[in-house]
Amino acid sequence: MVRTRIAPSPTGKDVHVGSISTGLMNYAWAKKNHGQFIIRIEDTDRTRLVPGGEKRMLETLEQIGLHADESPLIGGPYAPYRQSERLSTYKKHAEELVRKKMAYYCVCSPERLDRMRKEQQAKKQIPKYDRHCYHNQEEVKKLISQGEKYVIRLLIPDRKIVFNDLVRGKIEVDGKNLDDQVLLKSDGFPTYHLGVVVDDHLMGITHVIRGEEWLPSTPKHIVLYESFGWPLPLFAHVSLLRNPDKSKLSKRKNPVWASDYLEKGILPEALLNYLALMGWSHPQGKEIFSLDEYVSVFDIKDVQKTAPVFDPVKLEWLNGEYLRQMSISNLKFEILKFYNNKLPEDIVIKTIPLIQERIKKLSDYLPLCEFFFRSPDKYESDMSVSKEMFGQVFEELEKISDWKAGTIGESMQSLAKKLGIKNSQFFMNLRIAISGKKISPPLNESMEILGQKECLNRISKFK
RNA sequence: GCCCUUAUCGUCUAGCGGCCUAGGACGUUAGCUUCUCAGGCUAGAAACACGGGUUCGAAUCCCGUUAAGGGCACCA
Repeated sequence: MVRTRIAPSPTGKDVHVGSISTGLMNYAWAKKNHGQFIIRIEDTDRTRLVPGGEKRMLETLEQIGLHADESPLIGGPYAPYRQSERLSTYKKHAEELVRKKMAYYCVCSPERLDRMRKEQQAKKQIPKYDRHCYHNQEEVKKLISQGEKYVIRLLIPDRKIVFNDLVRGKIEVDGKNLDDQVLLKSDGFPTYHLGVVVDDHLMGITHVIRGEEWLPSTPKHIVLYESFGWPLPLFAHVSLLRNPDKSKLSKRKNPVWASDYLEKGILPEALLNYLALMGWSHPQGKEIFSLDEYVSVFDIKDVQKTAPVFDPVKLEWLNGEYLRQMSISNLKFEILKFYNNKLPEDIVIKTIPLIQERIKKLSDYLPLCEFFFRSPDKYESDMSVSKEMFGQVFEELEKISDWKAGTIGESMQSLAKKLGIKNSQFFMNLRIAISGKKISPPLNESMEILGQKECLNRISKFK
C-alpha cells in the first residue's frame, strides 16, 4: 500500500506554489498506486506561526483539487494530523533514544553554541556541536533536575551513511560531516527532524517525496530511523522551483502563494497543469492534460533533477488555453464568480463569444468589457478632428431598423467609403467613441450588444 | 568556508551510445487573415558549459574544471 504525504508549515498566508508542486507529485503517486495521500500540518515553530494560515492552506489545497484521504480537517486512523497536538509522542520517542544511548541531553546556551560555530567557521571546519554535554551527561541530568532548560540531541554515528534516492540515485554522506541534530527543543516541541521521522513512521508513509532542500538532512533522518529500529521509507527529493535568477522561488522576487495566482484569475486546473510541467514532461509530449490524466501517466522515475525556473508567462498562456477550451456557460460561471457575482449575467453571457479568445486570465475580462456595463468616462484620444464624421455616423446608425452586427457593419463600411476615410481610421474613431479604448472586442458585435439607443447616446457626445 | 546536488535554445523540456544536420512547447521575429487587440495559419532565429578520457561511434558513460543551486539553527 502506497502512502504519501505533504507536510506544510503554516508560516505563510496560504499554500506555497512549491508545496503544491510537490503535493501534486505526492498526490499523483498515491492515486496512481491506489494508495492514500495525507496532509499533515507541521506547526512546531511557534515563532513563525501565521494565524489563519493553516485554515487557508487546507482550503486552497481542497479548492485546487488535491484532496487528502487523511488530514487535520477530515481526520483519519492516525489522528491527530497536526504536530502541535502530538507533543507527548515526540517526547516519548526522544526519551526512548536517550535511554538507548542514541541521543543525549544538552543544556548548552545559544550563546555558547553561537560562539562555537563562529570559531569553527573561522577555522574552516564544519560547524557542529562539540558534544560537551554528551561527555558530561551525569552533570547535565543533575542540572535538569534542578529545573535547567534542556534539549535532546541525536548522537550521529561516526560512519558513512548511504541511501538510494528515487530521483537522484545513490547518496553517500560521511557521519563525520553531520551535526548532532537537536530533536526536542527546550520548549518541548520537536524539531522538524524528529517530528517528520516519528510521524512518517507512525502514519505508515511509504514514499517521502519532498523538496531537495531536505537532501542534506536525510542522512540524519536515516540515522533516526535506524536508531528507532524502524524500516526506511523510500525517498525522492525533487528540485526546487526557481526565480528567474535561479535562486529558490521566493516572495521577494515572485508571487509564491497559490492565492496570488487564483486571485488573478488563473484557474486551479491550469495552475496544477503548469506545475506538473515543472521537472517532468508528459510521455507523449502533451502540454495540456487533466489531473486524472497526469495521475495515470506520472512516474517518479521520470522526474528531472534540474531545478526549473517558474515562468508566469507560460502559466498565463496555459490558462488562456483552458479558458478558450471552456464552454460558454462554464466560462460565464467562472467570470461571474470571479467578480463576486456583481456583473449582470445577461450581458456577460453575450460578451463571452467576443472575448473568449482575447483573455488569458479571468481578471482580463473587466478591463476589456467595462464599457458594456457603463459609458466610458475617459477616452484614449480627444477626437476633436472627427466631429463631422460622427454627425454622419449618428444619422446612419439612427436609420438602422435591424440592429444587428452585420447590418451595422455594412452601414458603417459604406459610410466610411462615402466619406473617403480609411477603414482603419474610421473604425478606430468609432471604437474609441463607443468603448473609450483603442483596443476592444469586435466593434459591430459590441455595438449590437450595447443596443442602438446606447450607441447613439455615446456617439452624440462627439458630433 | 565546509557538505550535498545539478548542468540541452531566453524559459519549460524530449533525448536514456549510432535514428541528432538535436525534436516539441512558451516567448520572440517575419508574413498571411483583419475595423483595433486577440486568435488562427505559414515560415524563421535560437541550445548539448568547458577540457580530458572510454568507444568504431558520445548530448548520452567516466574524470576534472567552471558555473549555478541547496544545506550547514532549539526554522521548516
